[in-house]
Amino acid sequence: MAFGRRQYPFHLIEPKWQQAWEARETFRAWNPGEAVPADHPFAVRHGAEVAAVPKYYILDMFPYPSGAGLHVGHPEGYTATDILARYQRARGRHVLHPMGWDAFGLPAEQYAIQTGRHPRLTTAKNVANFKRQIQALGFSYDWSREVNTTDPEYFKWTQWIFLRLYNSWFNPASRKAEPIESLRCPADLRSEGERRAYRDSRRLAYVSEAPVWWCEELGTVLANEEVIDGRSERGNHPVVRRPMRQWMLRITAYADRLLEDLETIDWSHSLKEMQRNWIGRSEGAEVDFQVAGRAEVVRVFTTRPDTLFGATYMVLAPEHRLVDQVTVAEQRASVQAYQAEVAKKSDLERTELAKAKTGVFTGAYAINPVTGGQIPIWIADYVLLSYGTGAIMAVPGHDTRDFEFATQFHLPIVQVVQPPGGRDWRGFVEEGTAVNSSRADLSLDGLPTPEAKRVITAWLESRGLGQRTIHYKLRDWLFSRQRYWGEPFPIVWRKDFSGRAYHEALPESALPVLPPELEDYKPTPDGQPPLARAKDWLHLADGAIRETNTMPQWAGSCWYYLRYLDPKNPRRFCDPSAEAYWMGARSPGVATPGIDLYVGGTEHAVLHLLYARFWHKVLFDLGHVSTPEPFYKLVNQGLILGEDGQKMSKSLGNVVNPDDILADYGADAFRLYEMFMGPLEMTKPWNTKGVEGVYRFLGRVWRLFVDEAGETEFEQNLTVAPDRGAEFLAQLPLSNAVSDSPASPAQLKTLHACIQKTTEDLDDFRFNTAISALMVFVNEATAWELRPAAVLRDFLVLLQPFAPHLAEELWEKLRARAGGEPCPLAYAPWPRFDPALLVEDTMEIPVQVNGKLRDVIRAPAAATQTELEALAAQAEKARPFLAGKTIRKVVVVPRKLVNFVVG
RNA sequence: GCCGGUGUGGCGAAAUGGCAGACGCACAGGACUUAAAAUCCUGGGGCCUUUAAAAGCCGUGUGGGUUCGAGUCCCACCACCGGUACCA
Repeated sequence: MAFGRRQYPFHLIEPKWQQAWEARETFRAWNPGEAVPADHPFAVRHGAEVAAVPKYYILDMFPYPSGAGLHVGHPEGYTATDILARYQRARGRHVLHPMGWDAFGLPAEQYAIQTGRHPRLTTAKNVANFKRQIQALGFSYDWSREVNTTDPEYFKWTQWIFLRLYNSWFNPASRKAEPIESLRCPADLRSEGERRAYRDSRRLAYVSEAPVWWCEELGTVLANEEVIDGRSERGNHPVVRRPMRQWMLRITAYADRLLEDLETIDWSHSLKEMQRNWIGRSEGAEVDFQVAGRAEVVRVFTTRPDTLFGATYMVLAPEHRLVDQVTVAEQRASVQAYQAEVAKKSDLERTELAKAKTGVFTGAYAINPVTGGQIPIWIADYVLLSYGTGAIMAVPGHDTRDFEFATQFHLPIVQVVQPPGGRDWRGFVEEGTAVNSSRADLSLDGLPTPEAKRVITAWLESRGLGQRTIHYKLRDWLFSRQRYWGEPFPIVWRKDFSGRAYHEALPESALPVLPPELEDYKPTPDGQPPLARAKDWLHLADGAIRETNTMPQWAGSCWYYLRYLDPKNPRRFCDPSAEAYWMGARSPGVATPGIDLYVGGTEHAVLHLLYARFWHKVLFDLGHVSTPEPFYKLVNQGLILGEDGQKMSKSLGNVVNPDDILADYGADAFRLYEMFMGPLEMTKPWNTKGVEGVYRFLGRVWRLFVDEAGETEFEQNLTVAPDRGAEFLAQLPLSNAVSDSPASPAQLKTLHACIQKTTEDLDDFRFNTAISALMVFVNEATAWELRPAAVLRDFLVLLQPFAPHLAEELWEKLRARAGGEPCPLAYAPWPRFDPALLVEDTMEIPVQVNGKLRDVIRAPAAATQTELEALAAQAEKARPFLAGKTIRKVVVVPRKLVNFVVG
């Protein structure tokens, strides 16, 4: 070991209690209707009526069990939730605190391609390692509810939920998902094929041809988030865009509800803002511009229809379908050259900012529908085909990009908005007052921007020239991957009599659809996903062919928090009564529905957290869950940096391995340190010296109860065999200082100040200051010659959430001394603090002169303003500053301070 | 650029508008020890005067403001971190 003797025998205490908790199922949570054994501590405290106890569902983001093992960042959030789980248990709540594995994913599959080792085996090995590491930290998880997304009994229900999406459509009238049977096909669709195509085009899960990132080297497509600067995150290989037939989920139908319901949930401002930005709702109008002298009409989207009078030119995305039609002969060559140039650019180059704008004139003109003037039509790559209509009306007077472009190509710039306060109108993009915006039948002049928008939109609508429109940045969710290690789709393909392929859902009885066993996990030579290699699996007896794509890793994490509620149910994804109890619809004394607290990193801000909200809303619409949102309160833990203040990474060699810390200091010290570092949500650097500090604190707690037994015994505790640990611990005597004498007023004050501070801090998730309150208690109690057992007992209840192993061990010793049956500390009620004990007879009152501290006086707590002022005027050190001065004013705040204002 | 967050000792940090730096690390001195480790006790924001005690002045990123009183509230900036970006 890197240092001397152990502070206390944590190496014996921690395994002892971890084994005891597991053997006794101490942290098992019970569903309503389940029979709780009468001797289980839950039944001892609450009785057998589970449904009568208020629930507390506290959830961690379950980890992907990577081969690298646990990182110190994982236990940060897990420790915070465990402390709160234990705290709420002590407060009398029925706590659900589960853990599981998000185990589908690319690393195991890549490893399989290289070694031929089945991903299932790699995954099982990694899960076992993660579980060992997590269990060594003494978290109060109910392991009987463990889930694993790669378990067929689990992904059977992932596939089942996919079928719910597949078999539903979004009814814009009710703003809800409804069964596809309720969708009425238009009467003019005669053939069954037409009706099927109509239904398929409305499903929440549908097929489309979309460009995706394809990595030749890895032989697979990658999600956007797996591509960094045009290369694969794993292996740094080049990737290309390539259109492929894909399954999509219609998340855009829920854009408004996903946005609106953010108001109903308690998440950080910044996280909500990230989701808002990702959804990117913008309100505006679509306006039609007639191409001069031609039949074509160009439709644009604008958020500022009020500036229509200032539209002096128009820009199409280079790929816009009308470009070829409108371009005049003499401009054709330069337009095509520009298109070719843009096509060569990577997405990265094209979005590179701070570059001069480029573009080419098509030679065509459009007619501004309000001014009647002809405006030139340009193409430029600053207009994106993928947003809005792929075309804009350019208002260079009041749009930064249009202004830059117009300046560069000498296009006219006119003013149509008057800024407030005499600011320069050129490039003014905010709201103001409309000017120069009138014609015979329409006047916007003098109207504030919002009003002008309404008037012009109504005018356009009345003439059929445009309409109010809302656009979103959010795109439908690309839901298929060409991989092996993921959930197969419960879908088959058939051909109709005309030879056209169509898809069809497998019946529920066919679930789970298992992936086939393969020798080779690579895609087929002709680019088909690896599942296509399994010819037997691929073809059904009736001639149907299975879908060979698999679901993305996000699928399993979209609903795992629901499976925890009823993880072994073979008939349903979750029993409705369990769902109603734990999600709060039918739980007593619970104000918030849903999950009471969800803790995890920010990296999932717009992926997992958006996807899961979407699935939950679909399940809600279809009547499978009782709340519209899953995660009512969410906290992001901050990043833990290396000791050098840099992000931990293998290449920097600053990664801290939890196993090493546990071996040297034990789990309690590790937990305590992770919480003592600073506020949970803050980014903060690791410092192993800091672990030693909290470790010393735990040693002081130990010595509060157990005398230093001399060298011999401590030598022994280094060498005692682990299987004799409990025996060794049992014979260590309690200190003689632990007494039955009644607590003195000062001792009670110390205890109750600690109760008050830890309680208030835990209610607000301020773990670091709660721990410092525990330290203050121990610092004071160390000086006590007699330590009343009743005071120490309450202290252990406060310590238990943070350092459960040590607290349980000392609790057992105290109980044994009192001759009582040892009951687990984990279920001991949280102490109530008595404000009466904290009342002071006299208080220290600062005396200020002109706001500067000059003295501190001792005054009765009940002193009146007049009395305080009189006492303060006599304060020795303050008097010199008052001598010979006129006192203009005296500020007296009873119990706080006295301030003399002198001239 | 836009959005969000954060700036306090050598370090991690703490402070309902009311004694800035609780608690911890590191450091220094002392006790115990043959010695060390561990433990226990004591001291640590800076400047300045003094043998010392004590006092005084300055101090929460910068500049203003409100207030009897500002780390905390308001205005304008600066730096760093995270997210996002030609989204019309």
